[in-house]
Amino acid sequence: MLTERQRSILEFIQSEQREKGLTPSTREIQHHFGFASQTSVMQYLATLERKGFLDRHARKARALITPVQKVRITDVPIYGQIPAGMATLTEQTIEGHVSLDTRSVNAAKNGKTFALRVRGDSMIDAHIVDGDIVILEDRKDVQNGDIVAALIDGETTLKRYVTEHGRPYLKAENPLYPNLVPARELRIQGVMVSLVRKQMPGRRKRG
Amino acid sequence: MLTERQRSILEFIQSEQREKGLTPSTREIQHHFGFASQTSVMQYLATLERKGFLDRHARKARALITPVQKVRITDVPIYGQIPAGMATLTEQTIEGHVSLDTRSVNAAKNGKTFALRVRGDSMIDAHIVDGDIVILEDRKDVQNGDIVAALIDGETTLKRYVTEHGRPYLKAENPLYPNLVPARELRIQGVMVSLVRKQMPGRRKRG
DNA sequence: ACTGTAACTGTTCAGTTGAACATAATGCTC
DNA sequence: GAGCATTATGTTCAACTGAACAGTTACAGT
Repeated sequence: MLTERQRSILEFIQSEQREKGLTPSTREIQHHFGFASQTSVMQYLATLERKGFLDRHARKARALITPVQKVRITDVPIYGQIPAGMATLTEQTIEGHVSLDTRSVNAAKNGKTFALRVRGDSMIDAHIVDGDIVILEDRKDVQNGDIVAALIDGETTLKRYVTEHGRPYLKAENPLYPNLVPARELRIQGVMVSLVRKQMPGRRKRG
Repeated sequence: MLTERQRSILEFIQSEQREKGLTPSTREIQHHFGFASQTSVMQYLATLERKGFLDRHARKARALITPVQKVRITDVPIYGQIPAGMATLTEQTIEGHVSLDTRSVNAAKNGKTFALRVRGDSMIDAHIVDGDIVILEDRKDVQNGDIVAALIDGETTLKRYVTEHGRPYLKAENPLYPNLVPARELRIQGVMVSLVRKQMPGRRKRG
C-alpha cells in the first residue's frame, strides 16, 4: 500500500509525535530526510493523505493528524451513574475520563463510547469487581450473552443480557443476586466492550 | 492555585486538543475569549507555564503541551513474555501498545511501566482472567499482598506476593495451582498497577 | 497613598509555515 | 519508446504565529 519511502516518512511523523508531543512541520521533515526542497515533503504528505494514512488541517501549522492520535486513542467519559437514558448525559455527570486506544477496546466508529464505574459485586462471577471502570458502547445490536448497562427503576445496572425462548432477561453474575425479567420494556444503555481496573497496592484487593 | 480566568483558558486549550487533535494558536484562544489583544493570551500562557500547568516549545506553532498530552497518557508496551529480566526487553518482543491515562493507572513517574498479556487462569480468584492485559511497574518497593510478575524457571508468571513470618513466597489465586516458595532468589519484574480487559462479544466470556 | 498582581488594549516585527509554480531524473509497464 | 507514478529540486508568496513593547484599568493588601 505504501512505498518504502512513504512509510519511513509516516513513521518519522509518528515517532516525533510520540517523543516530543508535537507534529513536525514540513521543513522539519525535509531536513530530517535531507531533502533540498520542501516540496518533496508536500508531495509525500499529499500521497499519505490520499491513501488515508494521514489527515490534515489545511493551512494550519503542525496540523498533521496521524492514526496515532486520530484512530488509536479515544477519550472516554466516565459517568458515575446514568440517570435516565443517554439523552440526559451532560458534562456535569462526568466523573472523569479514561483514554485508551481503539485496539484494546473493541470500540466501533459509529456508536458513542462511554464508561461507568462499577458499584457492588453483582457481576463478580464475570470477574468484574467493585470499583472497576467498564467501557460501554451505545449501540443497537445486543447479542445473547453480552454484558450490558440497563436502566431498571431509574438506576443503571450492569448485567448479562440473556435471551431464552425468545424472551430477553438480565442475569446477574452472582448467585446472591436475582435475575431481572423486564415487566415491559428493556432499556439497554450500552454494551460492554472493555474494562479498566486500577489495582490498589498491598494486602487484599477491594471487593 | 489558578484564578477562574486562568483555569477557563487552560480548559479551553485542553478541550480543543481533545476535540480537534490540535493545540490552539494564541490567536485562536484570543478570539474564543473575545480578547482584543493577543498579548492577553501570551500573559495567560506565561502564567500557566510558570505555575506548571503547561509546557511550551518556544517559538513553535501550536506547541503547547498540556497535561492531557504530557502527564496523562502513557504509551505502554505489551510484552508477550518476558524472557530473562528487564534488561533483555527489546522492541522485538513487543506485542503491541496500550495507551491509558496516568490516573486510571497508578503509574508513577520514575518506574518504567510495561504490560503483559495474561495466559492461564492462575489468578482467577483475583478476577484476572486469560487474555487480560496487566499493566505493571518496574519498581523496588513490593508490598505484602501486591500482585507481581516474577521470573520463575525462565518464565514470567503473575502471582500474589505474600510475606509470612518474614519469608516471601508467591501465591496463585486459584486453589488448583500451587504456591511457589523461592529456592534462592525471588526475581520480581513488576508490580501490577492496572488491568485492561477487552470484552469479547456474545455468549460466555473466555476463561 | 503606595505596592503588587491580575486582566487587558493596540501595535509592530521577524521567523515559521503551508502552498503553489515550473522543471526534471528515475524506474516501471506495455 | 510512450505513458505513468515516484522521487526530487528551486523558488516565491501569503498567511500564520509567537514574541515584544508601551500603555491602561481594577482590585486587594499594607
